[in-house]
Amino acid sequence: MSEERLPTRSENFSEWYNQLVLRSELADYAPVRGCMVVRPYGWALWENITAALDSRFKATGHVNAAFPLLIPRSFLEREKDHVEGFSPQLAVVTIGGGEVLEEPLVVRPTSETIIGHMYAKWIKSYRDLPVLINLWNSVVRWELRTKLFLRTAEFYWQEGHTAHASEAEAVAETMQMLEIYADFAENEAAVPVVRGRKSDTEKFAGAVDSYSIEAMMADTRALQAGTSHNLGQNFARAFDIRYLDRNNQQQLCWTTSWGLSTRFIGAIIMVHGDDQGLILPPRLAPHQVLIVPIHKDEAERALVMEAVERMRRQLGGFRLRLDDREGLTPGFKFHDGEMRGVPLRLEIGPKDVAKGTVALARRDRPGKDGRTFVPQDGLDRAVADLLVQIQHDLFQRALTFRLQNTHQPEDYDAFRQVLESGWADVWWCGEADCEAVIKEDTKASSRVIPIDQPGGQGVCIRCGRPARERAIFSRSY
RNA sequence: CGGGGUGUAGCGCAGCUGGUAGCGCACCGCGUUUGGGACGCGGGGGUCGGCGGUUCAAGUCCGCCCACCCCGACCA
Repeated sequence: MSEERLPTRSENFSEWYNQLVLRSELADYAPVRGCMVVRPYGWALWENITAALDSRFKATGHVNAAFPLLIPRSFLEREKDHVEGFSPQLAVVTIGGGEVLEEPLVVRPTSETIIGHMYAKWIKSYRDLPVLINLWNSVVRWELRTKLFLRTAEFYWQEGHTAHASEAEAVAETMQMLEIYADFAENEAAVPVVRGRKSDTEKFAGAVDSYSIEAMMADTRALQAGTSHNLGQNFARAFDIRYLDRNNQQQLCWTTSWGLSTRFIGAIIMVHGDDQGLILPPRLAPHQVLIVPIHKDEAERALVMEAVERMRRQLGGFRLRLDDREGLTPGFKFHDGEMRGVPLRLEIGPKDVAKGTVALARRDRPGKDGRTFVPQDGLDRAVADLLVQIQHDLFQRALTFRLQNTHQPEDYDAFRQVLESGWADVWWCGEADCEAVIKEDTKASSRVIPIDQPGGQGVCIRCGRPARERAIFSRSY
């Protein structure tokens, strides 16, 4: 490492983020513009994310499948808004096997169109519905400005695609998946989110309604951390996805799609991390406990390592990492573990062996008050309790931060002031022209119209027109 | 695409008025170390972003090109 310290978050949040991703070995820049290599540590985190999501998808009746990377370009053109939204960011394959292709193929930016094509083929009867398929894959969007995890030209995600017999079922599915994302974010990643609907300008290209979970990063900017779309009959119409109902009548399907990507790793970094490095939530951390043995000579080493082996057996139910690299001081290993965000550090040296204790240090509480000496007997219990406590405290800290930085300005001047460094929760008319002016004035956009509304009505923060809903405005990633 | 910046060892940089490339970290070897980023000694590693020009001689001067980064427009 060329420098020992990261830039602090207050010095330069963006640079703190970039260096942290590289130095914690989550990811690295690939030799292709805008692309990243997810390194083993980053992928281990992603695997824990995918496992947590996948089990929730399966529990609600979804199954996984695989669809092609390449999609005929004409497919994208079938849905008007979809093609408008995605055309500018497409990568297109025009040559295959040395021959110019009859029809160019796009590298999927998302799979609604090819899904629509296949669903039209598979769905004939109301008995075939619902179709509940999820894909784990990567997609390509030729982004103009990229940033590791947050916006890369290729990113990994899951995309769920469902078809239903009724609008009500499709809406219920859309909301169910939004809630699954929110539950995942809050209970697995300890990232508090606001569930809500996107404004017309912010919604998915081709959707009737888009919903998202929105999280506040430590610089108060917002990040869309997962989305669920009610596609209505737009794609069913474009791809002719029909079924015969009980009365032998042709009906158009109602479809949904929903996705959560490696961007979420960016959220975990920017919500929980501190100036020492990452802080990973225990439920998702690749390593939950970092064991650092401390010893001077061979005799001590033998003594300590014997105790370490006992600790490892006792802690068999946790994801452990033993840092027994030679030639590195404990201090170096402590910093290294902090950079990587391991939630709990277990130090064990000759003094501990003599006393039958170990030192446990909480990553989320640097310094003395996060470090305790606990007996080796019953250590598994102590570790389990601490990990639960850390998970809980990370969520609470993030929630408190979001609440402290969310304001309810009463007039437009105050609104603009708030948007310098926080979220604004305001009455809003919902009109696109109004949103455009706000964006021009403040660089902020509507992030989400929360599902949780206070009721009643007010006047739009900018234009004074009647407003039936409150919306969150913020600068965003 | 517009504005700004940077390209010299894996990373961070120095290299002046041109004379044939160096420092710190990282890496390798040996030894001493190890409870908050250890130290000594020895070592390996470079078509100086590319192409062309000026010159006896170019990392250095000139021209063109390319790439990347930051700020906007696009976005999970």
